[in-house]
Amino acid sequence: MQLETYLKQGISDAILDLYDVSLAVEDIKLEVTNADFKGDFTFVCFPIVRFSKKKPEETAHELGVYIKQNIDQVSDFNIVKGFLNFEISHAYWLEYFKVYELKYKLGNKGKVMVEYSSPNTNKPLHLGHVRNNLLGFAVASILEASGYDVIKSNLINDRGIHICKSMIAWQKFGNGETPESTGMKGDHLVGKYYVEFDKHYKSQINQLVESGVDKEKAEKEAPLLLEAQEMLIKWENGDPETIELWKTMNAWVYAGFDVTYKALGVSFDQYYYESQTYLLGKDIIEEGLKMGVFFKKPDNSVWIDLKDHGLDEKLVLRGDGTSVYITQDIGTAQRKFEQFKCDKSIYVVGNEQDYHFKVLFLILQKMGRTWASGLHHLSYGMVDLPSGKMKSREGTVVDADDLMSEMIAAAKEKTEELGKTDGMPEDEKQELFKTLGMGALKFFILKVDPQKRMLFNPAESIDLQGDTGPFVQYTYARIQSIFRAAKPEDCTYKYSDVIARESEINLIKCLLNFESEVLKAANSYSPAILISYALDLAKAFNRLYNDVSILKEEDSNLRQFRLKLSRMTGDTLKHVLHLVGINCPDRM
RNA sequence: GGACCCGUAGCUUAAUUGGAUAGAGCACCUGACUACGGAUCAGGAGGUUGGGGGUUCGACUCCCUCCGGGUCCA
Repeated sequence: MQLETYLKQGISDAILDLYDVSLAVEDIKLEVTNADFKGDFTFVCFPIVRFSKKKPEETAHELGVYIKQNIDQVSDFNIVKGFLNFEISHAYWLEYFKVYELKYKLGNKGKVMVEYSSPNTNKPLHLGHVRNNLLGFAVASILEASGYDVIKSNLINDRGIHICKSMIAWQKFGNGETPESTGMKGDHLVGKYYVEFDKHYKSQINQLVESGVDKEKAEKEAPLLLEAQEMLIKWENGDPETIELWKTMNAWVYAGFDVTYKALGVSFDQYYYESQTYLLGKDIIEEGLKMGVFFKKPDNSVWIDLKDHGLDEKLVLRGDGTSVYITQDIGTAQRKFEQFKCDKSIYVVGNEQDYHFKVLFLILQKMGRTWASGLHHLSYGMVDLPSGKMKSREGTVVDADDLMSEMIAAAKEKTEELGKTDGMPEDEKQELFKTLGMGALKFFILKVDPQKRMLFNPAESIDLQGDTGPFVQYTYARIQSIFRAAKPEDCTYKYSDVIARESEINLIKCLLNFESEVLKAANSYSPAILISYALDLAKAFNRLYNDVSILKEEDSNLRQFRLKLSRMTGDTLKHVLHLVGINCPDRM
């Protein structure tokens, strides 16, 4: 905000005038005053007492007097220990608010790719994917609002041993089942055969162990596993029958994923498939060998030595010339850059891959790829359940589709219990339950700092009171209901000077924070910051709503003013929630 | 063996990136004009920020060490 720069300039001038020390405006740190204290901005005086050679309080006082004299917007100041708090005049906030408009895109910052979701095609999406998808989509929207052109991409892991396992199990035990014949979602059907594989595989191991084979050997030599491995080789050799089956089953999965993605409200601009990228990167390894970035071991395998960076030696190509994960990631990164020339590229991937990405980015930097400095791993924590970690083998995985329908059902129950939707058309009701259920789910997951491991308690996530999505949605709906009742002539939003109450000034300040909150969220890739902002804003409005009457206010000038406050709040809430993927109902 | 992440009220979590008296929500108590929508608002109680040490005007935040939870690397 402009005002902060004025203040910093003023402080810089004051220090020069009073103590004959020249400090650049950028070196002046100004903070937002803690809510418990009076004031709007705080300058911490401890660091400059070495210039003033006076006590902190005395220094603060001298600065305060100087600033109050020289900057009109500062109406007063107070000092607590070495903290100098500036109070900004109501007139300033009111003037600013008069001309303020909500901006949906802040500047023009270049191009960024956000890769997220990145599922395997052998099973349906679960709670962990939900966090990934919600994060990725929200971060993409936030970056866009902050001024970037955004390309959302999805790298689908559509090949490899895992899908072969589902394929072989379906072939042997599937009896020709299809999504159509069973009425199952395609991804669930394929997932069923992945589980089926595991079941038979385990029983084969047990049989082998009983017949005297040791466990490790049994795990490697169970016939079913060998068959899956054989199938992978056939796939790599382009065996038509295998490719046909692979295509069919993947198509089932994609149809299923589409439904889930749509329900989650996420989308993509660019898909990458591992079947098309898994051979990339080998030429870059060759290039790196020539550059001396990599070295060969006697078995012909290629490595990079990262001990200088506190890491270890890392394999980048196997002795037989086949790729490892990082090989294709190097190649894919190169391809992405050539294709889009993005200034930044964000990978939304769980924190179990921190090491992998550290190595990947280092390699690309050492390879002289200048664009590597724009790569960023948005690392997020695992999602735990009250019962502990999700484990597919123990059947404790929370399925994404199930989760969503449970949330929607809970929203329905609560809404009907409150009886506010009586008389609403059925299709509108269904839409509302979705909006509320998904709002609760998204809010619950996104309010946690991405980096942190989070606990997903279904019972709590369904809670619709307190710091929740429906709380903010409710605030929005309430505002809409004001406008349904308002007279049109009151909604020109023109008013002359008003004397505002504390609750009104607070709401204005909160509204004016919008841009800096979006930028903060964008810079830290954290939707949680906007969630927290949405809560602050909703609370500020609810406080005002309780404090004054809007439509029943007799002074039409004040009425206009408050209606503008309401309009701005509604628009801002809707937009902020939109940026984290949450919709707002007009009534609920 | 080596490296990384996390630990804040009973539970779920914030803290402007080193600033003030560590904020909220749930749950638990108390209260709100017949209400422009009570899915709201006002208040109460709840903390040695895992333990210990260090760095400085000042530490939840940075450094060391231990404990506990998790992850990665041939």
